Amino acid sequence: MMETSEFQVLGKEDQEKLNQVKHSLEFNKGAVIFHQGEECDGIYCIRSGTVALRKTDENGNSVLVSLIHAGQTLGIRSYFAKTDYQASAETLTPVTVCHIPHRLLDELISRNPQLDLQFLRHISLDLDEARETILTNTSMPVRARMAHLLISLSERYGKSDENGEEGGCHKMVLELPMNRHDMAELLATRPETVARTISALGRDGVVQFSGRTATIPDFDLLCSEAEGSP
Amino acid sequence: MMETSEFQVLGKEDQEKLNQVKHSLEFNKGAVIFHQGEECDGIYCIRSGTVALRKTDENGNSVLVSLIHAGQTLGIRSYFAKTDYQASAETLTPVTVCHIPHRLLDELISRNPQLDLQFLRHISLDLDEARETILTNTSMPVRARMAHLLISLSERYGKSDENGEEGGCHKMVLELPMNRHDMAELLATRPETVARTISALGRDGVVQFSGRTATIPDFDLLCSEAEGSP
DNA sequence: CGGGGGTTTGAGTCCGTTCAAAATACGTGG
DNA sequence: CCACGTATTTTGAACGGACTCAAACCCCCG
Repeated sequence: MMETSEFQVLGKEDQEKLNQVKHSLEFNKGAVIFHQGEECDGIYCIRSGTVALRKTDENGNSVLVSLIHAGQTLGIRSYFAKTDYQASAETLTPVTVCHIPHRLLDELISRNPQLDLQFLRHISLDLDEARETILTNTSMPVRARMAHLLISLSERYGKSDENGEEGGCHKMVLELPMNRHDMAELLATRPETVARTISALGRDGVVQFSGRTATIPDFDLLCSEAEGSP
Repeated sequence: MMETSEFQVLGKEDQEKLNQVKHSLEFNKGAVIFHQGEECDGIYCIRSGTVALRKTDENGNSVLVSLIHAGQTLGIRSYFAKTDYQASAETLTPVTVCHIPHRLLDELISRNPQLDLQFLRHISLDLDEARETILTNTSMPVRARMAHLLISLSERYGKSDENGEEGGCHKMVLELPMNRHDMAELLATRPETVARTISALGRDGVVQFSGRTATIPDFDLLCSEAEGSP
């Protein structure tokens, strides 16, 4: 569950320094770690919980551009681009982060060239994810995008239920970490459409929803939904 | 027009080495510099011309995720993520690039820590652009997205026509570097919709199209179109 | 002049949106 | 523990922007 942290490449000394200077912060569900438009004050490593990156335009439209999970790092784009935060970070669950101030990070980087490569890899993967989103949002219908989302959430929030294994089909239960509105913003659609899609998936026996609990009787069936357009 | 190259931070020695080892390549319009799915063989610096990054899914749907212009660098995402190319690079105009092989780049980076920071900044800006695209594609109608595109293209391809300045409104002419199909892929829509939008903009006196030549009688008017949704 | 690709236009359809209302879940205080 | 007010979710009906399919058009080139 925990990804490898970028900071494993630090020297002993800096590791210790980091442990001394950094400070942990706790956030309740629904809190804002930083706001779009604010000046970047460093980066945040997520120890536990899930954070949503929300981007809003001047007309008030917004999308969730990405979900950030425990073990990942927040704010590195703004730090390296030397721009203000271009999105807000909102906690979807209770979250523990550790904040590494701008100044300290400058120091660490200057002493540990390896660190750059870690961040480069990280951002490169983020960039790929973002471009993938551009493609899927425009080339797949909402239903298939929803299937995609459920599959990716199941990797983190899913508990595979061993009871129903006889038929050879993987049963799975997962607790969604967000409400319908946020799902809509993640799927680039409206809450009403999310609700309709959910009930359609239920009717077709692909996923049974009850509040934020989703039951997937046959995981392979869900995967075939994720293909989408013929 | 020419952006600052990442390689300005190299030491004298490496600058020279780079000039010896790198080799220039010429491509005609419509050529493919690399294909999605191929192994990353280094990066490409664009000396002149414009390149389109096209991402395609298993069903054959595709989008132009980004335009890359002279002075920018191609393939750095794949290089640092250590993955295959996740998109194809297609020239929209005749293009001159210089190819820096994987091996050489490894060397340069190990000797020039400053180089990492250059790339980090570059990718960070790309990531921001991609997320911006996610937002605009879903929150703005095609007409406003088209206005956005024309505005950004006018910065590179536009010639401001000084004749009509009396009225205080900037007139502008620009030669589009792509056909309607590619515009459609850039705007995440279909060629037919592009054609319809073009004729609508013409009817409303915002932009006059004639083939690939677009005439903008009043640049401010075009900008107000880019706001879009009420 | 006769293809042939790219572009434009037309008509009909569909997916997703909008607006509106009903149903359900939720927290709070009595 | 229940009643109430509020927020979230679901459902319904109607609309609309963009898509699909298809035909006409245009322009360049052989």
